[in-house]
Amino acid sequence: MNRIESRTARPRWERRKDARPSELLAAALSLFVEKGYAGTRLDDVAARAGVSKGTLYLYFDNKEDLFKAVVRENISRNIEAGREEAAKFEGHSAQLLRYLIGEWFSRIASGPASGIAKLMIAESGNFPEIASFYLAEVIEPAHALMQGVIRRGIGRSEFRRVDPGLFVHTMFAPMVMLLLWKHSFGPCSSKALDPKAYLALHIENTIAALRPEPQAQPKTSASRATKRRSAGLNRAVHA
Amino acid sequence: MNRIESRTARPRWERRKDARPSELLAAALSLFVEKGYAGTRLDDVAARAGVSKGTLYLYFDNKEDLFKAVVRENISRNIEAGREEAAKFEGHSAQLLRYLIGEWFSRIASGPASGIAKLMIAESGNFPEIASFYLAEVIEPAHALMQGVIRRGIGRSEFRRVDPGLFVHTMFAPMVMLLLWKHSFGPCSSKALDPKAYLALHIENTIAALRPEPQAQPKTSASRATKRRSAGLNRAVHA
Amino acid sequence: MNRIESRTARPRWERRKDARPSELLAAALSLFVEKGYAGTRLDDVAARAGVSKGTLYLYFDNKEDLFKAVVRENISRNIEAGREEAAKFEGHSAQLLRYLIGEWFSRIASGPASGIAKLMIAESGNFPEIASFYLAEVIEPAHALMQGVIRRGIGRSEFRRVDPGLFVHTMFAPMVMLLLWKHSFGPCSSKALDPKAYLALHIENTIAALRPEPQAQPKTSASRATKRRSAGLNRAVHA
Amino acid sequence: MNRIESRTARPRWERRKDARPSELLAAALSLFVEKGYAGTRLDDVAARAGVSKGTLYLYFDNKEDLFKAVVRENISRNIEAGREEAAKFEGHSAQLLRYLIGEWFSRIASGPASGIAKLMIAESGNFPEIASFYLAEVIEPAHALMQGVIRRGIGRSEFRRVDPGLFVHTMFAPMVMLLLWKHSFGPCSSKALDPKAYLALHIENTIAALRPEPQAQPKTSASRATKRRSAGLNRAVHA
DNA sequence: GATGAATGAGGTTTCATTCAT
DNA sequence: AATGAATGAAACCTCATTCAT
Repeated sequence: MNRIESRTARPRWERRKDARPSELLAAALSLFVEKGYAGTRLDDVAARAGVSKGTLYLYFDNKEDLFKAVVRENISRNIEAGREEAAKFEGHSAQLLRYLIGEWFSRIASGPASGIAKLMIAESGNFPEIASFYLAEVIEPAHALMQGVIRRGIGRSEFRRVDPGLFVHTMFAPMVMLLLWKHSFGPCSSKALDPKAYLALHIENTIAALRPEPQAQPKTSASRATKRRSAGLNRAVHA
Repeated sequence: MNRIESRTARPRWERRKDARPSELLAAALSLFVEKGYAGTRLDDVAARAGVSKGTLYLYFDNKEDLFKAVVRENISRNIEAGREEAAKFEGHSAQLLRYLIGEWFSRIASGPASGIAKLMIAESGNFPEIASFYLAEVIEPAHALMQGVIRRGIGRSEFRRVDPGLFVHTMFAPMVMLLLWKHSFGPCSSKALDPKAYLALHIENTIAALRPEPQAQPKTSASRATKRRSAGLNRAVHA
Repeated sequence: MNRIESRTARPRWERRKDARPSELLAAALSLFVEKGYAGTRLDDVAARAGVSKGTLYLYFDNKEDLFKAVVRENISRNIEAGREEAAKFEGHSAQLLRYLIGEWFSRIASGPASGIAKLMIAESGNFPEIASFYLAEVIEPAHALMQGVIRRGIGRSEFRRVDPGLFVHTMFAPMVMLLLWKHSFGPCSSKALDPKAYLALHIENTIAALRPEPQAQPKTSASRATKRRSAGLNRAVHA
Repeated sequence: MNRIESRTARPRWERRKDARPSELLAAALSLFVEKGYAGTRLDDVAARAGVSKGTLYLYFDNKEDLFKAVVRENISRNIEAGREEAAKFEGHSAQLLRYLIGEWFSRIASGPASGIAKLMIAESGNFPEIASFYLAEVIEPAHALMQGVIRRGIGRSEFRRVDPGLFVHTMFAPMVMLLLWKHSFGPCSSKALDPKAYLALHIENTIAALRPEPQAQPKTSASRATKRRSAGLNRAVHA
């Protein structure tokens, strides 16, 4: 709806100076991710980009404008691509899921944009509008895409019945945490976390959790437990 | 006794040297979580605690000292309690897992300490020593505890064989993300995320992912997929 | 003149609270001397005196009041005594001079008041009124006393004719410098300065400089040189 | 040339990166001398130099760095010049002494560096390292130079035998006091002290004190008195 | 277009001073 | 009389922003 509109009407977050030097944005991204918005000095951004401080102001009105540009620049434009490929996909939904996570990993998680997640989480309190923008432009489309896959799997009886909204949340969590870990405790930790093994396990877990229930379930069946838990999570175990 | 008295006959300002620090720490925690370290002004911390700016310096040497105290104060000391209860537990490992997550939810995720995770992730780059400290004092013990539970389940043939280190990582991710969401996009999002339903689904998924493999596995077996994936995650689907 | 008046009319710098605890004044003196006025914290004064900070305000209105009290307290009250003894003295003026310097040494230079000179010189710019007060109450009476001795010596032909005002200036300088050295570079210097030997040499020099000219003087006579020098000090040597 | 031009056609603000530091140091010197280190506000330094507060920090890391630079900048580098001229000098040692004091007066005592002495004495307690540095770089070389002159005079039988170390101390005292007086009580005093007359008298006194003893000495001979005095300075007169 | 010296608002921090106890 | 927690003005210092070159 208004996404089409916003593309014709030149939204206010896409201002003049189309030729934003990518060195500036890259330097700003890495510093924002490293130190946070307030902790990043424009001096350092300029230095890391190899220009003078004043040059920044040729391309960005101010620090906040730079910040918004960094977020905009690093917003995944290929969710749409994912949606199209998902629409054309014909195989088993588990395979589609694998494919999409693999694409996410190679296009986002491996590159510099991987830090955006940490940045947005850290600064959401200070920039609610940008957080809302990111939510609307990135998170919700990504969730919608994945929910579609889940629904497809359920519809084709490849997955068991789950709440797609909730399930996608739990499914994205380890992926996002991989990004966060990389930019937070990862560098501090002595035990390296192998991203590919981690993701592979996550995919395996996810598919296991989606596997249609065979026939009869034992008494501690997860699906029944879920209902109980929702009713009183923290007292359930005493029951 | 005189606590009732002091509550009725309250003087213009009340001298409470012993109560001050925790009030200050609570105010500081909420602001640090909200705005980040650099974005938090000591003026605001003091105001939120209802004291003047100078009072902060009666209890903390400087902003960094306050920050460290906030982290230290909110470091969960009850991981040890969890370990002890886990050692005594006699039932099914899935039940133990449910119990521990339930305790985590009621003791940590529901309270103000839930913001510490976001804080640590956001500021790890600015305070590597504190990040290391947190890693050693919180994350690693928590992982060790949960790895013990996984090993217990495997040993008792209640869980299938998984890499406990990796598995615990994927298992904690949705829990941590719940905290992060609460303090980042949650307030922006129109669709509320029900923490209990979310956690219940996560528990269910986790237990499903740990369920021992019945007998024979189909060709798309998860365990075999893992190996393939590690070798070439992002091209796997094209194979 | 007005000095008599100021003693009857209770001058404004001698206010209430006669029982100024000497520990406070002693602590304040030592810290003012050590760190200067602005560099001295009332916390430290109180701590050195072994009382709480608030106690200071029972005896002094504020920091400046404390400072004034310190100066007042340490103003030598025995210049008058010196004047009286000088008036009664009957021997050689050189002997009188020796006696007075000896008294100065034992009464002032050896005790804690020795730091006042440094304090007054350092803070004269910040407290011109106190500097003027000190000038009028200490420096000028001391100079007047010594000028009297010089005049007595000249009158009795025990000393050669010199400008008493100027001469007393040059005569006091090494004495004051002894105090300053003690509280400045002395503690830093590896080569200790023996105050008694120093003063003894100074007395000797002074008396030598005052010795009446015997009969004829060589061409480089000091008295003729003086006149020349006054006319053009810094070019004299090229003549 | 363009200095005239720049004085007539002055732009709103003039870019002079190379001139700034010395202007700032001059402003800082005068204020430090006037008010002491702690009493000097960087705002005032900036204002006196005609720049903004922040500009100071383009050239000096902090207040202490500025202070050190002020001291370093004003450390007389021409003691070496004095030493060389003294080595070449061929006349009477008294004449050499006159010459050196004359040079000191014109090069140091007359200029703004005259305030450094007061500054160092006042702040030695707060900056022991700088005091030691000043002692080693200024005071000791100056004393060594003058001791050389004294020894030369003694060696050539132009001066009587004195302890050069002690004598130089007493000799410098009136010179330093001249600087101190100029920056402390001088401005308060109604009776102006004529520096040239004062110094001329000091030179005269010094040379008189160094004059070789003719033949026989009277009983009150200064050299014998010295010994007595050292033994018991303050009781000497009663003997 | 690019620079970097200069600025000054705004933050952290200190410390003289107050006041209920 | 004595205390010491609390205050807030004022200092130091930072850094986003401007602007003459």
